Amino acid sequence: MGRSPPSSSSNQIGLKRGPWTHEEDHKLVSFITKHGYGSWRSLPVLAGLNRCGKSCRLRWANYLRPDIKRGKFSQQEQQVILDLHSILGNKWSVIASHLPGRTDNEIKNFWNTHLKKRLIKMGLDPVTHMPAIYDNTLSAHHLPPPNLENFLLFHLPTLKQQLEALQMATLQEYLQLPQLPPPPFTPTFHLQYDRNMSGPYANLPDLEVFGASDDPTWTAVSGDQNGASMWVSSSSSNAPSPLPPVEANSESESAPLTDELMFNDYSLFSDIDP
DNA sequence: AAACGCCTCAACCGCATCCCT
DNA sequence: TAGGGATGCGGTTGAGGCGTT
Repeated sequence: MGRSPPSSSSNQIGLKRGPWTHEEDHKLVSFITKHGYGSWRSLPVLAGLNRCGKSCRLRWANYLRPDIKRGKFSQQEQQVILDLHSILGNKWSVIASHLPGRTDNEIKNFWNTHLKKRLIKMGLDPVTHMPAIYDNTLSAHHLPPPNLENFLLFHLPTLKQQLEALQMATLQEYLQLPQLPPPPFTPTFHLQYDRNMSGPYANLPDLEVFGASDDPTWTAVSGDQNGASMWVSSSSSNAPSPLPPVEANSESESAPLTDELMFNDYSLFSDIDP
């Protein structure tokens, strides 16, 4: 796999490009294991590799690093990517920092080949994560949504606006309270359905933000005038608990109308996956 | 079995940012 | 503060895999 070495005169003369061989991999791993990596520029010469430092860094970072987790992305990892992408956009390195063992390149590829297509199939704009088939004015010609999926498509813009307002409020609160550590990453919001609602559309504007948790890595940090609070991770590491204390949906079960509904819980749409 | 087309993902490019002098 | 080199990041490419006809 990979690409062939293009015949470019802009490349450093004589340096090999294209797919790495086992021998090259072995040289790179051996060298870094013994000496670490200080200067990528000088590393290839010291390691006996006929590659540029940039190529060595990429090979190490995206493939050879021992802590790289390979294999399929779990449902939880996919949810984290979707959540963070809805807030951060294409900040792959930031997203990768919240998925231990995953590289930015891997996440970017997974997004482009799977998640982006899934959003489009769901009728969501992969850039804004907003419904692409409804306008935001909810004008009169729109019929009531016939099911939960369509409800979510219908109401996501409003929900997202409310959550973004809460997000800003929280960040401002952090700025005003220097005794609190800064949030290790942009807060992710979870919503909870009213368990007593009688039908899929009853009390929908009253979706409430989560209340209490036993998980110490997540903290309710703020409330709005309606008493709603939200979770942010209180972990100071770069690998925070990826989800607030909500039972993640298992990969096997599709979860229509669960009591606990995560914002942008795209797993609800697993039935329309390719 | 062969041909074709689509999909995946490792690796590249170019620009942005960081860091040192 | 400016300049230049090193490193990081996001977008793009294209060989090889795989499914379909």
